[in-house]
Amino acid sequence: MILEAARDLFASEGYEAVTLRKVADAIEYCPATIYKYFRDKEEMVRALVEQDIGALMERFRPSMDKQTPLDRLRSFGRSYIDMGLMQPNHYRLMFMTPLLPNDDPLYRQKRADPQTDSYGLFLTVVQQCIDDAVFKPALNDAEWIAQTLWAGLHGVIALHIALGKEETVEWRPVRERAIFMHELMLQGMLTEAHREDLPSVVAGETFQPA
Amino acid sequence: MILEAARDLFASEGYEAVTLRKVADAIEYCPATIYKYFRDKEEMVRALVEQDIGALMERFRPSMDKQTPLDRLRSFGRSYIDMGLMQPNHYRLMFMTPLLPNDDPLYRQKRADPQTDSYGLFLTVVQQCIDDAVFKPALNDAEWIAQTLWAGLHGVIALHIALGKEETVEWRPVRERAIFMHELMLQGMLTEAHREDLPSVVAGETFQPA
DNA sequence: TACTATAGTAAACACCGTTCACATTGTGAC
DNA sequence: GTCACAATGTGAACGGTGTTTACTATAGTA
Repeated sequence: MILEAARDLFASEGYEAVTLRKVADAIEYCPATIYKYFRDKEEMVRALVEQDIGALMERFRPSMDKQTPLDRLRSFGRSYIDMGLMQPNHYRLMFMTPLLPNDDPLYRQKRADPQTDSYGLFLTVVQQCIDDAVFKPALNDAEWIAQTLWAGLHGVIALHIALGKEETVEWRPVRERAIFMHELMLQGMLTEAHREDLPSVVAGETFQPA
Repeated sequence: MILEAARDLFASEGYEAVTLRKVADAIEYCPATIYKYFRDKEEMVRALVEQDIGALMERFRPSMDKQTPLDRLRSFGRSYIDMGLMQPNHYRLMFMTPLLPNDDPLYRQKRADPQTDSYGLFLTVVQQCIDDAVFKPALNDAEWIAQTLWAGLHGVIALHIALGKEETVEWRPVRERAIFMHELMLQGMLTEAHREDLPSVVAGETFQPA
């Protein structure tokens, strides 16, 4: 109930609105009660973040049905972009807010399992691509590739969330830029053979601004 | 004095340490005095951010001395990476924290001038590259290119600041990843002719983890 | 029935951003 | 010189925050 109320507050009223007293009010409990379940506010927020990261699995799972590893990789990227742009409050909480690392061993075990951890799942997709020889042979470290692809998409989304309202920059459409970034990175990583599959995006034909 | 004290607090004690009372204590004034100079705390922080963004110019200016536009672009990237990794607290404040846009016309004018705005300067370097026919011909929008390059580097740095201590991910060295990202994006954007200039980084020979 | 762990509470504490009425100081006009 | 006035700084307070402590009521178990 606590986490449910906190999640609603995050989604509806934004980042700063999540206050222990408001959460307590929402579930009609006393603020002090929350301390029976969490050591402090940060631990509560972290529990919420972990739940939400776990929930990402449902969003990514359909990508696994695609035929080729490369298709799965692309589908993963699109899902990630959609998630970030459609739920900016959750995104900010999950990926833009430094939190102390969780030392709960049960949590670590969960994160280590590709069946329950979305990053782990992404990592296996990348490994499938490596095994399928879609990447240049020198690129044989799944962590390296996964972290790079993740960072690229994160950069577009996070910059948009943090500075997208800064009017001194003539921002181009964010979704198009995110997809462009994805294809741009893939182009540099794929072998000649698989580069043929690239849509015209990277050539710059598709996403020219007006 | 106020901004100076606030900047010191950010740098030394981190993000949450910046409190009006601590700033007031540091300059031996009463908290209420700050309100004679800033409408509220957010306006104070925004003024600090703007000062710091302005100060970035000094860091980037040496890059303009490089001979070719492409060299300037590369040098810009390296400086940006160094800045982000060496001053994570400032970086977080400047580029990872959503602030209300500033409607001060004097500020806007300053941001519009490439001589005083670092993004504007970056934009002119990108435009120089376009004029030099370094990029694929279809990539002819400086804003599009600049925002993409910025986002790529930002992604590596921001993800590292926010989740770098998350031990469930086997992070690869962040500086190497940032440089890899930079070269990866360039490789996808440059013409065949200029791609020869690419260091071996992108091929994956240099940055293989142990 | 007695004991104990659990779930929840009321009240307080220190700190936060913010406001307001009030001193103090310096400046320019007459 | 002095009067008016704006600028600068202060002390005390207000409501809100995370957090702690002492306390009550309840449920389950020996």
